[in-house]
Amino acid sequence: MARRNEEVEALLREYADLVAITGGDAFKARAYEKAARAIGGYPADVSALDAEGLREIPNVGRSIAEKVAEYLRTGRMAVVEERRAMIPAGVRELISIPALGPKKALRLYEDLHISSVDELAAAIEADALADLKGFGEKTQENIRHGIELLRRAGARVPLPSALDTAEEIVAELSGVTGCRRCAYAGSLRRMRETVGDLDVLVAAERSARFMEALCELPVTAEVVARGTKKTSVRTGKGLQVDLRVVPPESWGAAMQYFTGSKAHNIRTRTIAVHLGLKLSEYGLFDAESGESVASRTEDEVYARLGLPWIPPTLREDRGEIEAALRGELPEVVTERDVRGDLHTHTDLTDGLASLEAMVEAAAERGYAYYAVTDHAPDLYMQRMTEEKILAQRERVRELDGTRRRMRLLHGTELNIGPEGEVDWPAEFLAGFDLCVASLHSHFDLSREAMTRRLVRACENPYVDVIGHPTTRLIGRRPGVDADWDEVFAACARTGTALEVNSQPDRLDLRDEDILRAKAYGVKFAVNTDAHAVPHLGQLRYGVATAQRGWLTRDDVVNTWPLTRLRRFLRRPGRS
DNA sequence: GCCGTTTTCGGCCCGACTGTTTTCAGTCG
Repeated sequence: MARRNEEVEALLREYADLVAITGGDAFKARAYEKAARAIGGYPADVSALDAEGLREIPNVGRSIAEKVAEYLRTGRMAVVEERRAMIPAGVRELISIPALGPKKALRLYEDLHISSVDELAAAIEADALADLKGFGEKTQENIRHGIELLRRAGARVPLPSALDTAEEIVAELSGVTGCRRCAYAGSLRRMRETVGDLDVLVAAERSARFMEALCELPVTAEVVARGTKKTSVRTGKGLQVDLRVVPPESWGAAMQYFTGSKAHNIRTRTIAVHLGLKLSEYGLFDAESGESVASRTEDEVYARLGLPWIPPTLREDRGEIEAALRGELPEVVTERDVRGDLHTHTDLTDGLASLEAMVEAAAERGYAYYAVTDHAPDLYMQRMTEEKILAQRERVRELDGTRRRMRLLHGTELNIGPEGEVDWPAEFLAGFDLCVASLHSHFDLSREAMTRRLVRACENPYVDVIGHPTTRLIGRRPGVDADWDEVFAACARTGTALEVNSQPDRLDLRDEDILRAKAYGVKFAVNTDAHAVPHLGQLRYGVATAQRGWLTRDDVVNTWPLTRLRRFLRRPGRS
């Protein structure tokens, strides 16, 4: 369920954007952004705090605390509403276009009265920007491309936001009298990286109460269609929700049918036909007699088709049917299998929480080990020094084993330079228990140069894991261009793991790339890259992505016992 | 607007890159 922290975070971010667009003090906008981040990353629920309690949160001072308290009390924040009245909502939408910031957005609005992405696209099409200062040919082309990127992801919703909405709806409908079962299905159950609409299923004898309940939920903004078997609504954020109510005896067949994917369903239905059966959302039936042969559980339906139950994350018709028929379905990694996180930050660099707070929260998750990997100095903005990281190492050693006997690894997140070089010399790197190395700049090298760069990083004996390997941001930035087959081969050859980064806007590597890399014998690390305590919980997205890439425990180094992991993190010159 | 082991004022992650405004503004990480 969504905490109010996320609501407040979104509101403060909106205010920060509006301040930036209306040309307010840039530092003020930054202050609101920092406060938004801090509240989103704050472990406790803000709705339990008053203004004084709110001020305990770093980067929340008197003014912001009062505004947040006002919002929590009244559901409104006056200053936000004032700014909203000055600037149409569509203008803020403009700055979500990569390459377009607040200054250009305001110019477009003031000079050409453009106040939506659609209007901007039309204006570029009509060559209406030609005389606008600061909008040369290249800039226009960049904006055009940015709009394309935005639209490609546009209609789909990020996984966490879809999951929050779905869980809220399932919780509400589960409480309605007569509810026998309630769950979400569709691409959300398959944990695709973005979700187009929500499919919610209810098993009950009568449907009317559920249809009514859905239409009256607080998240429902608009009723699209309302019937006895199916009702569709749209949420305030524009996400369509389809509710299906089925008889309890059809539950398994309905879950199977509505989970999909379409391609997977076509395969299962074809198998049914060959067996003289017919598969629908109501059950598996004998084609001639029409008699039901299976429908109560998914297990039962798959079994009658001669298949084991297939995890939803595998149902994409990427070979899972064939593997299942051969009895070779992988036993995919689960969140419970993960023994530790190998990529996390603290407030020594750009994290929000102290080392102690992160370690405490990790221990509470029941981890056997946990790595602290703050940024290295080549990411200038983090102001890292040898002294600072050595002091941190000392503290890590002190804390090692003191929280639920969780073992601590001291690491760093290195920057892979344009030539594949990293921040520190070998003798200094040798002091770390592990090194993650990631791209943070120079994303537009040629394919050859990018490949060489990544391969060199793999060949560095101190680099154990390549962090967020493609550096894509879902819907905002494509991954870097490289010959990935060559990179995967290098990872396998050098024993360098690839990260499956769990941040929901990264999910990097993504499922298809994982499948390809796995074929080379590459090992993986499913990490959160947490910058705050609540981020540790984002592991579920990384694990789901790993599942979608068919990874087993053996493929994922941070499911291994510490002794095996330490052998993998070989330190040259140390036995 | 926030913050303080130099500071209650005067800083604020700071440098790279890009395109275009021929000396710099805007965007990004």
